[in-house]
Formats: sequence, C-alpha cells, structure tokens
Amino acid sequence: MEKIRILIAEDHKLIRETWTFILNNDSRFSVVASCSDSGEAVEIAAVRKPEVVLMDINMMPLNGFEATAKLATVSPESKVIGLSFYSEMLFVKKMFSAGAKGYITKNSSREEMYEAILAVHAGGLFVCEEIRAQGFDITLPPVNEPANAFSLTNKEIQISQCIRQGLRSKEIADKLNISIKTVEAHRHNILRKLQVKNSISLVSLMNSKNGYVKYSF
Amino acid sequence: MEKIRILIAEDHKLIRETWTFILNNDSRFSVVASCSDSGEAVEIAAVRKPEVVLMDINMMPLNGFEATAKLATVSPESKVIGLSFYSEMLFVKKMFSAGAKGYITKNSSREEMYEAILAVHAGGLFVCEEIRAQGFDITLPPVNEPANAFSLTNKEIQISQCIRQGLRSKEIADKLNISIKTVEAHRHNILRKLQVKNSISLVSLMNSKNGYVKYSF
DNA sequence: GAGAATATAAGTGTAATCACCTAGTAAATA
DNA sequence: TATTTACTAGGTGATTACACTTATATTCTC
Repeated sequence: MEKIRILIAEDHKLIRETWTFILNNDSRFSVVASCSDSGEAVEIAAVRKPEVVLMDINMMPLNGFEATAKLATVSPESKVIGLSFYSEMLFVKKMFSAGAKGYITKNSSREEMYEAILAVHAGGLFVCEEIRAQGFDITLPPVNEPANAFSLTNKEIQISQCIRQGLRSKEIADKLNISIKTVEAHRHNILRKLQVKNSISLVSLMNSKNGYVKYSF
Repeated sequence: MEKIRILIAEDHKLIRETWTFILNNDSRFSVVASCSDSGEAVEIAAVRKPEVVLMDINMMPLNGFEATAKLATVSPESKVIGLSFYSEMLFVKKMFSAGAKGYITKNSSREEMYEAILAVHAGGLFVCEEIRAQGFDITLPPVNEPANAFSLTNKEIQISQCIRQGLRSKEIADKLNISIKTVEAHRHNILRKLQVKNSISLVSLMNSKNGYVKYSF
C-alpha cells in the first residue's frame, strides 16, 4: 500500500512540525514537504505533485483562497483540504468555490484529520463535524450568493484583515506595495459598504462571528 | 527514569490532541490530562499535581494569567509553560509575573517545546528563541513594572468599553458628562498601560474571547 | 499628615482617519 | 462593442486620534 503523499502549508512552525510528526508517524501517510506560506505551497505543489494539501487559511484567508485556485491549475491532481480556527461559513464556501475538496477546523479531532485526508484522496469531499452541525451540506451545488452592497471585493477583504491586525494605512500600503491613497480609497469603500462609521466599528463587526459572516463578503 | 507528568490546557481540540499524541509518543513524557479551558486546568492540577502544565493563553490571555497565578497556590509544584501565537512582551512579562516558568510561541520548533518542558521540570526558566531575539533576558530579575502598569481603573474600563462600541472621544465625553480632554487623557493611559499602539489593537485585545473587562486586567 | 493613586481638564503639536472628488487602466460581462 | 466592476492613485479639507506636559481636587493608604 502506497503512502498518501501530503504537503502541509501552515504558518506556525510548532503546529507544522507536530502535524508533520504525527502524519509521518502513521503508516498510511507521508509528508513530502511543508511550508509557512500558501503562495509557496503552490510552487511546491507544481513540482512535487502531492496527493493531498493541508492548507491553513487562518491568518490570511484571501491568500488561501487564491492559492487554492492556483493550485488547482498547476497541480489538478492535488486535493486541497482547508484548515482554519474558525468555522465561518463564508470561508468554507469560498474554499470550496476555489476548488478545495475538504475543510476542517482546529476544533476537529485528530481522527477527523485522518478521515479528511483519506476521503479526499479517494476522490470524495469532506467537511468536519463542527461545520456539518452548522448546516453545511456538501452534497448541495455551490450557491451563487447575490452580489449586494454588503459584499467586499478580494482587495477589500485583504485590507480589512490588515486593519483588523491594527496596521495603519501607511503600513498596509508598504505591505501590499500599493499607494497609501489606494489604501485610503479601499478603507473608505469598506466603511461605506458595511455601513460602519469608523475602523473600530469595522473591527468589532469582524470580530463578532455572526456579523463577520453576514456582512463581510 | 520516571516520565514527566504533563497537563495540557489548549482550547483547540486538534492542537490539543496532536500535542498529546507526540508527547505521549516520547518516552520522556506522559500527558496525564488535557482540557480546553484554563480555569478547568486549575481544578485538574489541584488533584493530579502534574509536574509541567502547558498553558495556551492565545484566545483568553487574561484567563491564562489568572489561572497561572491560582495554579501556583493550589499546586505550587507544577511548573507552568505559557504558550501563545504571539510574542507580545506584555503577555510574556505578565505570565512570568503570574508565576510561569517558561514561555514559548507557536513559531517555536518541536524541539524547543521539549527543551522547555525539560528545563522547567529541572527547576529552570525557559523562553523560546523568538522571544529571546526580542531582547527578553530570563536571567534578569523580574522588572518591577510600576504597580498598576497592566491594571485599568474603573473609569478606564468604562471608557475602553465605549471605545469598543465605536464611540468617538467627543461622544464618550457627552455620554459620561466629562470633558473631551479627560477622555483623551484616559485613552492615552489605556494604550500606555496595555502597551498597544492604537485603539484598533485595543479592541482586538478586548475581543480576544472573554475580553478583559471581567477581569479588570 | 505625607504620599500615592485617581479623576479631572487645560494647552500644543503631530499624525492618522475619513469624506469626497476626479481619473486612468485592466478585466470581466452584457 | 459598450458597459460595468475592480484596482489604482492623486488632491483637498475636516475631523479625530495620539503624544506629551502641566495642574487641581479628591480619596485612599501607609
């Protein structure tokens, strides 16, 4: 029996190393590579062609979405499993839209991670118990959410994540290599779309689970 | 050689289970219990008297601080190692003030976690490479921060709650019937005490799960 | 009573946010 | 092809936040 070849993309070294350890410790799995960045994961996947990719999207969900979509083109045989701390539906839906075959949260059990890997490797789809409990039905076709005034663009999502981290416009501009005026334009549009009066309210909205799901994307 | 008896307090099941697995997989360690809540960790420690406690303080730092302090009274023989995603000095200092013997971040390596457990079990102190790189010197005696450097007064708590709601200084002043300059003075003191750079970071800190108001920081 | 902590609030100045405007390019869509 | 949307980025001006200083009255504690 061939071992399932796995790539791990997870930004926290300790988590990455422990997962690598326990998966390599299991005769069914073999971690062929690991990295801390989702973009790097795409490059590695293009060369190593792992059968399963564990993609953490916690800190930079947008990068995770993009990377998943890119990965599907450079290595369509690799099945991506999304991993995050939260079970926000929009993240789950976005990941499946991007081509992911599975999604588990960090409240899943260790056995569920094994199950997920085996399921997607066998050509199936998998979501963890926590997300199923929230009514996510993997058998239903992806719903086309209507675009409305409350939906943010990818750039706006990315910038709102930066705002949430306490970054200033100047710092965001440097980080994303765009003009501070562009950042300010996006900020203004974000506040307008979500109908909040300032960045503090935006962060409060993002941090309130229901609010984030309901309004952010 | 007796195995080192370990208690794990970590709110994410997947992380908790993987750590339990790899530690139990090592002949030097034995995980005697694990829990998802720092308060529960105190109760367990009082009975099981673990030699080392891995205390995740990521999502609920304040609970983690209090639990560490309580743990030192109900089970002084247990050495606490703080664990978090971030290497914020405030958290590190707070944890050592509360009686922790070690601190590692989730950017540490797996070996560093082992080292930390062995070090505190042997009666020493330990901080991970990432925190040492930021200039934290464990050999120095604990700096006596000005008495209430980390504790907010009632007024400051009241005002920080208003900030959280997205209220501006002017609005807070009107609501509390005080001068806007007084509000600004309080805001400045709040940011200084909690060592955050702006109100957004303050709100993020407050919104980290149970918030801080309950525990008056 | 002396000292410390708290709450109050003024001044001064710098930096950041926010509102509103215009406007070009590129990509997707009708 | 024409239109829309997203992303870019400049200008202007008002408002707000933040840093730092000084100062007074009160309250609590040593």
